[in-house]
Amino acid sequence: MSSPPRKVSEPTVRRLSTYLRILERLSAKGTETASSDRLAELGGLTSAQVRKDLSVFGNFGIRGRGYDVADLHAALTRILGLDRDWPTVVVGAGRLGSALTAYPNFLKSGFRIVALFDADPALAGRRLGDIEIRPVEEVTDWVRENSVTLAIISTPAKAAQRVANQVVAGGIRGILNFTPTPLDVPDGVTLREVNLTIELEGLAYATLEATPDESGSGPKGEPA
Amino acid sequence: MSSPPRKVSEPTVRRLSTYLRILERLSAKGTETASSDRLAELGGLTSAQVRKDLSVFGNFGIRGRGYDVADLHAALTRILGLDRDWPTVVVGAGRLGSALTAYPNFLKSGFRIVALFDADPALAGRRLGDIEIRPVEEVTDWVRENSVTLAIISTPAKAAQRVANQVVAGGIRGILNFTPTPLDVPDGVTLREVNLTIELEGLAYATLEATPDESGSGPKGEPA
DNA sequence: AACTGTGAACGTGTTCACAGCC
DNA sequence: GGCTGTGAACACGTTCACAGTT
Repeated sequence: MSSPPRKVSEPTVRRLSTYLRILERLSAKGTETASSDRLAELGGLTSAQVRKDLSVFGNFGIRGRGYDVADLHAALTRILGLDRDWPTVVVGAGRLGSALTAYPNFLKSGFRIVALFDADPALAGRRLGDIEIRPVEEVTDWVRENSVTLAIISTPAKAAQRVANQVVAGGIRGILNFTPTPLDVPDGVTLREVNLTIELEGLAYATLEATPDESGSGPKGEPA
Repeated sequence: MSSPPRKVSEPTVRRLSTYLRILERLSAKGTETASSDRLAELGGLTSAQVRKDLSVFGNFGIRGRGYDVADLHAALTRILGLDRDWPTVVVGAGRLGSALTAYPNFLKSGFRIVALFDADPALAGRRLGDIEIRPVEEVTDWVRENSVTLAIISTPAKAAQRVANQVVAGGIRGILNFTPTPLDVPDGVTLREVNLTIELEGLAYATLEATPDESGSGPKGEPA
């Protein structure tokens, strides 16, 4: 039916998410049609980039007119798989795990966080909204019995690989790893890393570069 | 003194953070020296990549021997600017902002979260560890008076641009934006985006691609 | 006339492969 | 012998520019 191209670059996929968000804003404003120029402007990109990205998946545009906002939104939703159900568990009920479990934008994108696990027995039974915290030992069975497809790992670093093994054993299909530990997973399980420290360190470096080296703000411990 | 190269690619900078973490692990195990091959293995990269990355900043290696773990760690720390003080504020004391404020890995990397702000007056005065939540109206003055260099924005999307303006007015140098709103900041202010929804959507897409399309798990609402 | 879709040109990052040094 | 540092080759993503469609 549809023709999913062999290999789509990661930057392109990320931008598809961006387009989706732009289309939602346009739709909310009642806009029915948008040119690649307009989409590019709203996304901080070039119009050629927009057209290239979209053309990978088919001919969604109308020459002389642009893209139909509703149609394109539907197409991108389907392409990204957001018309499917992605039951997701979070493992690690610390501050970050709790924040991710309750993160409203995940819900808005159609992701369902269905359970939250933690190694601390004292937390078992507590609730976060309508989700109960469960003991991590149960995660393998729970994933299997509830056909969970995605897992978010937000445990301490040293528990990450063990947890990954546990959810993989339960048949998980994808893992979003918020831990600084690089995980090892078998083929067929998709892995994605979000490293908050790298982001902040990268910001520090970029800020350093952008600063025209006014002396007096050098490294710590520099004598006056 | 040092020779900071004109322009370093973002992927390279990200990997420098990775090398730093690897070197810490090696150091903890008492390893004094590591070849580019070993570093590559631990980082899931190629040895050529490691050598290219490092050679951008100087000749840190010893031919026939490898890299001195302690020396390289010190060099990368300086290059990334982690030997400096980066006083950082968090704006938005919801679950995510609270998690970021208390995130232990930031501290480990030398970042100091010095204040937390929120628009909700009911939160003002509450404490998160030893940090007091302050009214967001005070953020501009606070940033200026305390020479804060970095800001993390974790407010609702519609407040993000206003908050960005406020911290910029206080003289902030870099912003890490956890909001899905693309921010507009003046030249000289470094901006970096972390979009958790894009990460999860990207994982869903990749998982979809990795799945050999067993029928029966199609889109929602598909009839049997 | 307006705007898409796309081959070709370009630029940037990665990998190769080896000369040079320890 | 072991391993780095790096030009050259390569792969990949972006931008250009225009032919083609409405």
